[in-house]
Amino acid sequence: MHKADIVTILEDIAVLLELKGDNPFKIRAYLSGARALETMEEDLDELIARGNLGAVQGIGTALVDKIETLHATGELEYYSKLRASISPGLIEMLEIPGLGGKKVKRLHDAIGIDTIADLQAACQEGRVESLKGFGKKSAEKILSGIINRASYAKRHLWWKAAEIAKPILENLRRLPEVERAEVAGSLRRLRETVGDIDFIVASSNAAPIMEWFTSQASVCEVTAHGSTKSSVRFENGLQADIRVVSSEQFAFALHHFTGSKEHNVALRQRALSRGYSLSEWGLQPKEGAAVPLISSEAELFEFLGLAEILPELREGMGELDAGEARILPKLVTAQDIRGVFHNHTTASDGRATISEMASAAQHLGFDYIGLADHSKASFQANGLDDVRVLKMVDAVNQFNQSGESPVHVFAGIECDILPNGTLDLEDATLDALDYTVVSVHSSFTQSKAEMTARVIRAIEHPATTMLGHPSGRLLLRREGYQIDIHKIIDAAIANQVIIEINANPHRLDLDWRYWRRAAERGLICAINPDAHSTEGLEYFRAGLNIARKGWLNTSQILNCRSAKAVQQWFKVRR
DNA sequence: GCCGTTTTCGGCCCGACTGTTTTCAGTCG
Repeated sequence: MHKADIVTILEDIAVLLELKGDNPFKIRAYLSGARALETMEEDLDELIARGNLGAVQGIGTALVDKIETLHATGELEYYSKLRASISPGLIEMLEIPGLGGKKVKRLHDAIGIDTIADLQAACQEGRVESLKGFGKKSAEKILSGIINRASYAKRHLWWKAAEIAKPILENLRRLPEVERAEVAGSLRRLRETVGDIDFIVASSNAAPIMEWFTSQASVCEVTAHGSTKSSVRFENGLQADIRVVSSEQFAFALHHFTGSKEHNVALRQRALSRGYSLSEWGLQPKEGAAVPLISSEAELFEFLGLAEILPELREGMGELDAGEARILPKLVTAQDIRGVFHNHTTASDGRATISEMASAAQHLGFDYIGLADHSKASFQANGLDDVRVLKMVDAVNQFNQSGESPVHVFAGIECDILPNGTLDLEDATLDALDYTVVSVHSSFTQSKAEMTARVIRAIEHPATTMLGHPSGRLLLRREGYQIDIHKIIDAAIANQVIIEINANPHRLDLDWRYWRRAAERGLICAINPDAHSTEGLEYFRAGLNIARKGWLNTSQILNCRSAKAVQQWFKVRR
């Protein structure tokens, strides 16, 4: 068994022990053992062969035994017994906010709750609120958590859906019957979350395509299987539809199923005003005129007197006007990105070293990378105090001077904004850094006025370079904190502070809906992967999607500037 | 379950917040 799978099992054991009400320090030991295993530099095979696994800090005799057993056999009796002793519904219940291991255990032991459905019924019947340690508010909170969870389950992160869709699209295009194939829908529009995946295929022979689509190995349920349209559901609950049309209809079908609804309505009105009826099947002249020959979306837009409107701009937010005036933005592409900011290393809670992060940045074709580990108030993330920050600056300087990498490393920090709006580090410490990202990680329940004042105070600090994840939302998991984003944007512009697009697929914060107007008013954007590992740097692509949806061009994005220009920007406020 | 040790158990990282209590337990980051 590979290291990553063993790490997952150790983490699983910790969750199961939590539900058993086991010693919290034992639970922590499994988690820290998993983390030690994950982040250790030596090769696991070699370490085990040398009998040296126990020398790793955080892995003692019991864990050595379990890890070696898993490594050799892929199985562990302790784990399978533990799993069998706990109903899977209880693990799911941990996903409800406010419920941890102890409360789930008590609900199970006291009133026999085994599943989320049981729990919902018990809350509604008043059996939860009468339980010692719970109360009316607890029951209400659990109930709304369950309801949210159900509504969230209908949507999926763009990143996840894209991962599933990519190989399917590639395989579709390899089928001999397929002339053209694309994804449509919100996935193609690069929305932050998607409800399902739509594939549009051009072919004159649909049957074999339907057959292939519904019999893929990853399909767990076929919900429809027709002659030109089929639907399937994958294991994670995501649904995918496929529609096969003729090649003459393809551009129209692709446009129609890409949406958005608002965009389609506006485009149909425009077609009507020019004497044509537009539908997913084609463009029909109202009276007598010839049927236009159209084989691509670009031709469709051109026929209607518009510049080509790319899918990510089709949100019914003024794109037709801009297309008519030929003032659509030239959107940023991956090739324009020369580096990224706000990434973590092993100094705080990241998994990779300075050198590993720089090397990964080089592989992505970047000229520079900014490292911004947590500050000390983020205790749970092993945040850096002033002394450790200065050590980090030295380490970065040494790395840059060593000539090890052509990638220049900028020394930054993700400094906590304390509840009163002051920063978590001394001014002198911040001055020693190339740049400072300021972020809220605590006291999420402040009022809107307090939170807004708090963040503005941080923006006004002369050391602040950029604001991290301004809303604090976690997509499909948690709403952002209460904050007046418009006032935050005003303050950022007034103080020449950048706002990031946090590119973690769960965040995508600041939201794309704000960017067009904010950037027109002078706000500069930084696309920040918030990577906690070398793989996490790939998230910059999700941030790029948001920048494109926000109508941003290269001049409005710090990442598109040279290392030298970035260095100059960092000095603007200092 | 790990670690360090005055070598064989006792401590293990912290603070805010919430809702339940009436002095604190559980959750979260």
